[in-house]
Formats: sequence, structure tokens, C-alpha cells
Amino acid sequence: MTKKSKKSRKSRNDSFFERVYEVVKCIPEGRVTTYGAIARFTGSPQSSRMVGWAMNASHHCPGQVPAHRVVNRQGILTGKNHFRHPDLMQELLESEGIQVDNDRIVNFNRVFWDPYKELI
DNA sequence: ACGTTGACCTATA
DNA sequence: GTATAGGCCAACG
Repeated sequence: MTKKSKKSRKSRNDSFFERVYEVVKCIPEGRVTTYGAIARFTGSPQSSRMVGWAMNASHHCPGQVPAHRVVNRQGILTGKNHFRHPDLMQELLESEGIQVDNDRIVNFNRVFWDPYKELI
């Protein structure tokens, strides 16, 4: 099993998504990150859309991926609408000690978790 | 196979 | 602050 078993090697193992999951899973409690930071860390600074797309699949297939810890640049819970319950995202964040006001994270700069500085 | 959409980011007006 | 444009890659019709 080596040559043409699965054809492309980047089918389901070394996908762009896998990298995203790895980073997101490394996010500690009480911390959040942005799509852009992840996209940048994965190697594509402008592929932030794919990060969101990965999250969409994350709660459908893979293990526990704290997608609720991933927000946009403004610290707004953009993807809360895609959760099982729109308010679930805020609930989880508040449960971890993150204050959320009007779908926006309070002191976003403080809870921001940068993979470049923390991870590595 | 092609075109559109998607949980975004940055820049310009 | 809102609106428009470009970009990236993957999934869906």
C-alpha cells in the first residue's frame, strides 16, 4: 500500500483543514483566536474563509474542536449562527471566563491567543 | 466540469 | 461607519 491506493496524499490527512483542527484544538480555555491568525499559521494568510469552512465541518465529523473559541478579527461571534444553538457559542465562552457583550468579546485583546506566540 | 456560495481579511472610496 | 473589490480554497448544485 503505497502507490496508487488513495491517489493523492493530500486527501484527508494533510489537508488544510487538518492543520486548522490541530491549532484550534490547542487553544486553551479562556482564550480565543481569529480565523486570520489560524489561516496565517497554516500558511495562507488570506485563506481565512477556509478556516470557517473547516469549522463548519468540524462539528459534523472530527473530534472535539472548540470552534466557539474561534472568532473573527473584531472578536464578534460570527459563526454563532452555525452552532446547534445560536447562543451556545456565547454560553461556552462565558463558561470559560470570557465576557461577551452583544455577540462581541470583551477585552478581546486580553483573551486573544496567538498561535505564533503561544504555540510553537 | 463550471458557477456559486461560504462562520473571513485587507484595502480603497 | 457603510459599500465595493480582490483573494484564497473547498464543497455544493
